[in-house]
Amino acid sequence: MVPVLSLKFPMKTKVIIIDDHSLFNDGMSLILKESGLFEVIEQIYDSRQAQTKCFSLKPDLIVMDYNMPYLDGLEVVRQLNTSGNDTKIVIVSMYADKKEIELFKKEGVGAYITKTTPATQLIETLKKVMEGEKLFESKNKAKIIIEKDNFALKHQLTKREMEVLRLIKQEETTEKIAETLNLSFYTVETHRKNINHKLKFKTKKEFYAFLETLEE
Amino acid sequence: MVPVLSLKFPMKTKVIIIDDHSLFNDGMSLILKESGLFEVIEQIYDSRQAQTKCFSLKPDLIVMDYNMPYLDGLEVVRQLNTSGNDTKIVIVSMYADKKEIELFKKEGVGAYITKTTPATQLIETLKKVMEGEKLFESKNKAKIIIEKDNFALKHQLTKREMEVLRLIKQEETTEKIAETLNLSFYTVETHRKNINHKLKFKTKKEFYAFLETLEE
DNA sequence: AAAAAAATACCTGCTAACAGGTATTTTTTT
DNA sequence: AAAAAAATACCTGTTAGCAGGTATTTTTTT
Repeated sequence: MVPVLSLKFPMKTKVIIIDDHSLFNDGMSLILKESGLFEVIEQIYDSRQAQTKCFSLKPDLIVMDYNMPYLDGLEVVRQLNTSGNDTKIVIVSMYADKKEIELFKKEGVGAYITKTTPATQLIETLKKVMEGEKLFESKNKAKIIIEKDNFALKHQLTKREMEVLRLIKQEETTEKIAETLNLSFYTVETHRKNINHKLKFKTKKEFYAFLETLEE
Repeated sequence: MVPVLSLKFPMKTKVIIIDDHSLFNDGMSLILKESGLFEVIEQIYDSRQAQTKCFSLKPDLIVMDYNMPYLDGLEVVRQLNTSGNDTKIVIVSMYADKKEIELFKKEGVGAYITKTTPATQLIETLKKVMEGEKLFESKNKAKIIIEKDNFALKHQLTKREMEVLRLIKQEETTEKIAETLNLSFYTVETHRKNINHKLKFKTKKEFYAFLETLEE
């Protein structure tokens, strides 16, 4: 007796992967295929193609990077505007930035996970999202704090200096940082000055590249 | 007649992958396995374990990320000090920073590629490295130039504007750019202004992230 | 030859960042 | 309790970037 098709070949979830890092994109594709649950119907390396391709291919699930040139993950999500259909979106990011996560939540995406997630856990997350669950990383705070402290130690930055640095990363001006921390403008300037003296970056590029490596 | 073992099961290259991003690490592992040429004997997610594990497992090849917490790729390379044995090292980085590449060259690593490399090309690179070749991203300028031109078209940037943009990336001030291009300070400012109007970045972070995607 | 696009140049005024100070208070360590 | 480290605050002056203009010349396209 031959089993019915639907049992032997259960419907696989149709996935589109969007990531400019080809290696990651290709690796992700293999991870999903290997699970046996997903069928990667398209790999997009340039987020500007997302809208057209997603419209024509109608995937069940989109697994997308956050940091991409031209159009970042958030912009793509807004462009896709999946509110009409039931395409699920999962964001895979390098960072667990609270504010960013909030923005994605508001856009109604299914999950936000970091690239430090193991493959097995990713599959679990995707399964849950396909079942309608919403998952947002917030628990692995401990790890991030350890990394941060380690960094602070390395560069002899104080707690307050690290706080200021994080706010600088979040595009805050000295004035706004002062407001946020309830400090005088001058105090924040002093902290900035001391940070600069300790880190001694030669160029702004270097500084901004460094900021990228900071969590939160 | 049974073929000799070495033909049916040619010796696979023993690889250790070092990357704190589990998803990338796991994906890379699948890419290497799928090629049939490599055997992933260990996946390291915390670079601080690299020294001990590489010493005991003696891999033929190490595929390693550059940006990692605690110990970055360069520090690990220096720690491993593979000059004594013939373990090859390939660095996979997010950025193609010339200065960084130079540092790795000096340390004698086999290749430095970016995460935008497709999986097929990665395998080719690894094969070549195992044959003793050294590969450092710089020749695939053609591709990058095409991307750039494409980019210029999409954003309607003129040739001159692209030239100015490249110099901005190189940390030049408006004044120096003017000198370099033999233009008036005001002219360069006008170009900058027009670039800004065309690209309309919301934040400096965005702008610097974008600059990273541009090649010299 | 005319029109459009690109490149050139100048001017004003504002703002944020930053360098180089000084100085007091609070917290932590010895 | 004393010393050291961290956090607080203020002041001056410079500079680069940028927004908002105007305007001429050169090159390219139609």
